[in-house]
Amino acid sequence: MIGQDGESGGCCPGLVTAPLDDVQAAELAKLFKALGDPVRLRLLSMIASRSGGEVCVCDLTPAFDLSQPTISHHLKLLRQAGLIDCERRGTWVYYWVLPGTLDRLSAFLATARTADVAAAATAEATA
Amino acid sequence: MIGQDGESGGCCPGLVTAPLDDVQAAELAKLFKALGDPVRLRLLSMIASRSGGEVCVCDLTPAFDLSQPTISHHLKLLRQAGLIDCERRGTWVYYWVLPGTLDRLSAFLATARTADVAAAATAEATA
DNA sequence: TGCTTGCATTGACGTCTATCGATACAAAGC
DNA sequence: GCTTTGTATCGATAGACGTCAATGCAAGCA
Repeated sequence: MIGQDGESGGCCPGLVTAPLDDVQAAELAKLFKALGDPVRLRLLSMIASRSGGEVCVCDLTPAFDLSQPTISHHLKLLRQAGLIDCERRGTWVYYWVLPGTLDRLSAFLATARTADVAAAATAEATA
Repeated sequence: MIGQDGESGGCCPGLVTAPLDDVQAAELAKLFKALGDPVRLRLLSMIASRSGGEVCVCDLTPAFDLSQPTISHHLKLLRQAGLIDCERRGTWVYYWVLPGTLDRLSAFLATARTADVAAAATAEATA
């Protein structure tokens, strides 16, 4: 099963569950650092909220008051973090979100674990 | 109702729901930046996973190969981000987690919204 | 009062990072 | 082939950030 607590290579005990070791902390910090820039957050949300799931770079760049190399740089960082991926199709390059990484982070931050939320809802519904 | 989508002052549409505007992106980026350091992540997890919910600084500092001012600096950043808070009691200072901020971030990152997860569980249970 | 301990603040230093202009590369059209 | 357009990479620079030693401050104790 994937995403279970405790295995070393995978991720992660959950913030509230247990103290992180150095390796887990370093790995997670990379991801959060990638999210720790307003330009990258806007890029990510523009990609993630796109119906169809894909966005051409040519649709992203003009939305910012920044140079094209700067946008390309931020996209590269998001991609290296495993948050998005891309593919070239002819002249254009398309980006899309990798939801697995986002959901891992989301589950890590939740102080009431996602499983508990679902369990609570289930209990409430069946009561 | 708090935490609902769409209001400007509050937070946030959800990454997948709609593109962020500049203000929302800047606000969220501050939070993620605070999480984007392995030392701060370890500090936060040490505080969050503590049974009783509180930790004395004197229990945090020796866990790191860093100077006491450095730890104090990181705790200050976490506090300024609204992730933790602290109180002095006599000689010692105690820190605890503010779960609201963490849960906001968790909900923001979830590609399948938390409400949907609960709704799905409810539907499944009542079916 | 003076001493000691726990924690925060200050100031300085090296490193990382966001940004840009210039350039390189890839694909399409001429 | 050459030119044009879209995107990535390179090199440089200003500012942000993590770290430390030194210092300051608050609280307890002799």
